Amino acid sequence: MTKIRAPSGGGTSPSGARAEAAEKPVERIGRRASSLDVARAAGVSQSAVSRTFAPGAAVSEHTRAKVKAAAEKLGYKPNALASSIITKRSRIIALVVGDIENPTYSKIVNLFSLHFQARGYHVLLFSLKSDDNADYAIDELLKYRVDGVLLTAATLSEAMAQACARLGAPVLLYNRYARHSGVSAVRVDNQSAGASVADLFARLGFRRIGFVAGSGIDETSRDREQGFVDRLKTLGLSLAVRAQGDYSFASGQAAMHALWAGEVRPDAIFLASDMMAFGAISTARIELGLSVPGDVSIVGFDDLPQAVWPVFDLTTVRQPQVAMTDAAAELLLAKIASQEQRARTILMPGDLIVRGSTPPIPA
Amino acid sequence: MTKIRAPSGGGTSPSGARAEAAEKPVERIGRRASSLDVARAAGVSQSAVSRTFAPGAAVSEHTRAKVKAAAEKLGYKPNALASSIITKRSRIIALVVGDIENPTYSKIVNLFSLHFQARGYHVLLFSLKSDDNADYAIDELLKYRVDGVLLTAATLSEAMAQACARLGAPVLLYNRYARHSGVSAVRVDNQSAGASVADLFARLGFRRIGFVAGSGIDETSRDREQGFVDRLKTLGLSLAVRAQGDYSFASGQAAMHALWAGEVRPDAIFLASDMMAFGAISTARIELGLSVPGDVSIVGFDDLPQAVWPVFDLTTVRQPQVAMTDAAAELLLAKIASQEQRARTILMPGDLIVRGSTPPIPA
DNA sequence: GACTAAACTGCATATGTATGCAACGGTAAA
DNA sequence: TTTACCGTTGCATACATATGCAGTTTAGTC
Repeated sequence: MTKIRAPSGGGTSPSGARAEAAEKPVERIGRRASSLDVARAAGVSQSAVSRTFAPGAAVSEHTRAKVKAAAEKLGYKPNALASSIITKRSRIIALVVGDIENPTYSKIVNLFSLHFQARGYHVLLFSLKSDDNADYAIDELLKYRVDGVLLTAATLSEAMAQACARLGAPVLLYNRYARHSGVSAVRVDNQSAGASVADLFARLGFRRIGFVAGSGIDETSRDREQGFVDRLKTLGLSLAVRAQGDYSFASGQAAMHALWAGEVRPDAIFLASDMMAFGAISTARIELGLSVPGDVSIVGFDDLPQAVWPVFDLTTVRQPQVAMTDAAAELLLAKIASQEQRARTILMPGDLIVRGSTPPIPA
Repeated sequence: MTKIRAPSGGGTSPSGARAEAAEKPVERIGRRASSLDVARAAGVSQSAVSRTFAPGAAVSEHTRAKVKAAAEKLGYKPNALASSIITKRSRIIALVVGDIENPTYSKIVNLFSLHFQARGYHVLLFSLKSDDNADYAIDELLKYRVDGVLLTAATLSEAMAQACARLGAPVLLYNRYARHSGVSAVRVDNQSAGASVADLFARLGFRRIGFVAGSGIDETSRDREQGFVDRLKTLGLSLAVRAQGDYSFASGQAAMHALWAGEVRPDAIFLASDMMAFGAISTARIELGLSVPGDVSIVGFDDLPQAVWPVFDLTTVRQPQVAMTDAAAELLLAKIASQEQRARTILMPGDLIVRGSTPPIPA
């Protein structure tokens, strides 16, 4: 790989960045207008202003119009922070994300964000570095009096789960296991999904079956494997080879190399993530010169957008993201509304999407 | 594509979701402890509590210890919302994102989020549906008294730019053009980057050169094209063919088909995004049976993680994301700290990353 | 026109925290 | 011992809004 620095215009300022001409400054208001300012301007009480902007409050059309006009002129927007103090509702949801660069999670962030916005809530984002645990974020978000907490791809310590429950912030785990009291969860049914891949392999007549785990520790990969292996056993089959990855493309490449170098070369491999499956297909075709699915069949998990790319055309298990995020958001909002504290776990079924990285299913 | 529903355990609840057993409820505190509660418990004044949690305030070690102990016992966390009202600093940054599912932007979101967290700020996320403009989000975020606004991949109306400036919320545009007064911007130098691709093509001796635009309207694609075409002209070359895409994989596929079906078949194509370049390579290799770079060279823009995948091995222009987001975040924080209203635009140079989708550079 | 009910309005107070100010105590200097 | 000073502390108030309550206006009915 060669790296060439692109020519950059002037290059006088530090780090090669170039600053363009400044523009004329804009006059600034000394202080943001308050409801009292608007009240005075409109010749009404502060209460009237408050009620004008509170949905469903008792104000006449006449005063409402006066208030709106004055507010418009002063550039007044209700202060959501001040209002939150009194109502004890911030309409803020904390979204704690482990690895937003993972396409699966960035999609989730988007879906949650849109869903909550549509319901009048806003998302306060907490990104964790991969090796962090969530405790610091939890501590921080509690200061902002968030109405609810969505944890995805992060581990929650028992202490913090208790803290949230005690302090009244409902917590929902997304695709994580709720091991703590008072914490609900929504996740895909990894075991059943794993089993459905076993069914597919059986139907296609594979005998030397491989699995590549995504992580040695998390339950997600473990459940996919367990559902897969258990169903294989039920069908009179067994796992011939196994490798350990870390959900990444590179680890999929490495796993493919390792499995192909082993004594038993698999005729079908189930990998715990699409990313790893992409790596495996890439290595199989380009580096090992194999045909997929001619020499080896590949199945992934997630159904990332890239799965439909002709270079992969990957058979995979689709997580019903929209349904799952909708269910999670609504469950959280329901807990917020009802102060319901009972913990629930909702399992959503995955869909097996059969594409060209496995042979056609015999009729 | 066949779609098979995975078997899902019981399936008694609606939509096939399964709910697991409920757990024991956790006892809830009636009310979150306030600084006054802590003060009473510690036998000090409310001021002392406030000062204990304010960095750099005058409190003796003795009272600080008493307060900390009481706070711990009551589960007290300072209310950041209440504090924001007084200090007029919410320590919240609004991040307005157009399309977070686009990997470029999800990376940006992560980088901003981490950067601001490290500086004691938090990110309030506003996702826009692709066809929205940012006005609704701006209106909403002003209610939360955010300290600053980061707009990425969204258009800002003149009215809202004025509103933000008047109301004192510094606005920064990321990879967008600041056409409004009082609004700063950080973006990659698209023109110079386009020129560097022209340089590369000239050095490699290409004669039938193509360009695929990402959008008919936005300046990003237009600048890349202009810098590219202008430099070609300087080098005695010219654009032979051109197609119009929309930054997506599918539009890259379509563009490749269109260009190859045309009268002049290009020997090198520069596409305004990696996504389109992936589509073009995919179509060239798999559908048209071409060799890349043997029959046609492909260059993209962004340097997405997938660019290094062996199936693509894409020559592309890297946006210095980390440097750009760092610069943007610091510029915004500086504006917040100084109340500086002068608008600046910072251009960052892109790096041409030469990989295997173009032939080796002759020595 | 009188009466009743409903709709509306403003007053007063509450929310949880920051901070200027004055008071207090102790130490060091004179 | 007096004075000055600094480090602490608490009081009182401010921040911007929501809301119960009582008073006032309006509409509705006879």
